[in-house]
Amino acid sequence: MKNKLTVYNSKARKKEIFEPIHEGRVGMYVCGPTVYSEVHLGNVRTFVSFDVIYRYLLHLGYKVRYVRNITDVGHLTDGGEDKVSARAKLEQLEPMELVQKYSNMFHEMMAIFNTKSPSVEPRATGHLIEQIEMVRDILDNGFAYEQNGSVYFDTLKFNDKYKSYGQLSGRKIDELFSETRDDLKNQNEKRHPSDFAIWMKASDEHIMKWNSPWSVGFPGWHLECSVMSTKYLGKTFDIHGGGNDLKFPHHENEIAQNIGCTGVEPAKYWLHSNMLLMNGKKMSKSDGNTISPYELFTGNSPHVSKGYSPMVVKFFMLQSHYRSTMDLTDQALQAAEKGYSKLMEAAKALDKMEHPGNGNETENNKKLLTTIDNIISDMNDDFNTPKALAGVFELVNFINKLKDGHLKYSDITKEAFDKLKETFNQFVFDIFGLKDEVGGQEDGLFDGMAELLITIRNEARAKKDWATSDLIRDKLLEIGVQLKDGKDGTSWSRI
RNA sequence: GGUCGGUUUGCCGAGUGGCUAGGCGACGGUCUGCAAAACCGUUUACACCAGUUCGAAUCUGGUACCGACCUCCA
Repeated sequence: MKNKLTVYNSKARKKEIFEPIHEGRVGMYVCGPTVYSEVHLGNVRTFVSFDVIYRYLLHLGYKVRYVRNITDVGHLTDGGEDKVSARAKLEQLEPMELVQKYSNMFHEMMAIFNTKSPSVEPRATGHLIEQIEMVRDILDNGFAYEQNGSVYFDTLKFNDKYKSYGQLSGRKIDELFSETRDDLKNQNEKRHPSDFAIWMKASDEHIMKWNSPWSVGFPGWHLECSVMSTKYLGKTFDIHGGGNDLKFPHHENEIAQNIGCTGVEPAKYWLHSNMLLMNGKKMSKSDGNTISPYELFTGNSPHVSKGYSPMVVKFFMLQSHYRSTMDLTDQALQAAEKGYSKLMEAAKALDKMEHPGNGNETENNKKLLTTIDNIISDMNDDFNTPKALAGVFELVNFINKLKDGHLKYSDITKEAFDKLKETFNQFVFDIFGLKDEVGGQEDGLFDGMAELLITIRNEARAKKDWATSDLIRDKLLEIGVQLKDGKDGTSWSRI
């Protein structure tokens, strides 16, 4: 009887009943990508996870404002150079040209995975004024200090007052950075090793820099999220999401900045998605253990035996819970491909099915209704897509049985059948955001020719001309069209 | 070293103090000209060692192994 949505709040470390701050409305902020290079598959998993969460909240009837930023300044390399300008130099582009290029590619990838656009997609460089204002507010409140043109957040002072620094990530300030990395830039300017820069003075060769009351410089890399979430969602909002590798230091510092500025906790619920692994290790650009989405689509990678379509990859991701790690293997992708295709076949069949009316309330009818209820409670239980998907496959079983005549329409009521149809389509297409990749490409010409070939083959079969019949079947299969001989004649589908 | 999480059947992955997760694969069957598809049936596991309990894969303690974070990361 889990009719209420519960979410796992990373901050509380437990599941909590979801109650939005303002009834009927949800504010959600998710940390977006740093657009200094091509988006990789791990990022995709995170954004697909939050897309499903976004879609489900919409499905529940909430008016959702979903903010996902684009980071185009402030992320530094180990050498202290901005990632964007470092890459821009390599590609011989202006930094903002590079940002545009990879933002476009990111948006294309999000579209390929059929994710909904966020309501607002702010960029860090578009919010320099607000960032400078927040630095000033934090300074005014006494939780930051200036040192040679840079401004640092005073974690000790903050912790003295609020006792909460490190709470999200379970860290204690005294134990932090006992072994300070001495290669870090300007480490000596800080009063405490756990202090972090909210404004950094730029060196002469640093390209991306702006004027501020303290120096010509650039914002610290945690600041943008604090600023943009506050600007578009208010001082406190409902959900803050991101990959769990951002918990520390990014989200921890974000919380500190927000409280240091406004005095209140920014987010009511913190949701963290887990990592996508490959070969049992975190998929990561920096150590080469990675596969790009395009490599996965084309199969042009030593990690896969063939290419997999975006929806197969998305289906694969939905088979695990967003808070669990997921190991990408070729074998698992092959299994996902079969499962996805089974799902889409059922969707097509269901589309053509109509209940004639006058069904009875049998045991099967009861079982069907229970299955539908369970799918809903599974999604309400912290967006448990794998479990909900398992329930959807039980619906597939009902659909196929009805199609095959193993289950009679008279054994289920029209109401239950309509509910089956509605639930199936809502979950598969609206909530999971899957789509039939090949279905949309058909045109009348292709359709007509396929039907013609089926007619010719059936005539050959009637004459027991198995050679012609099998030739048509096998050649069609070679070009990716599978014929299916069923009770009601032959149908076909692309594979 | 510190913090956190994990170890589930042939593979991927949910879940839970007693009741079939699901997908894929495999095997048998129905259907079929033969296949494929679909359907039916079989395949039933929880790292290890203790403890709590009528009952533990689930709770507790310990051990082993794996992973993430600890100022680049979704």
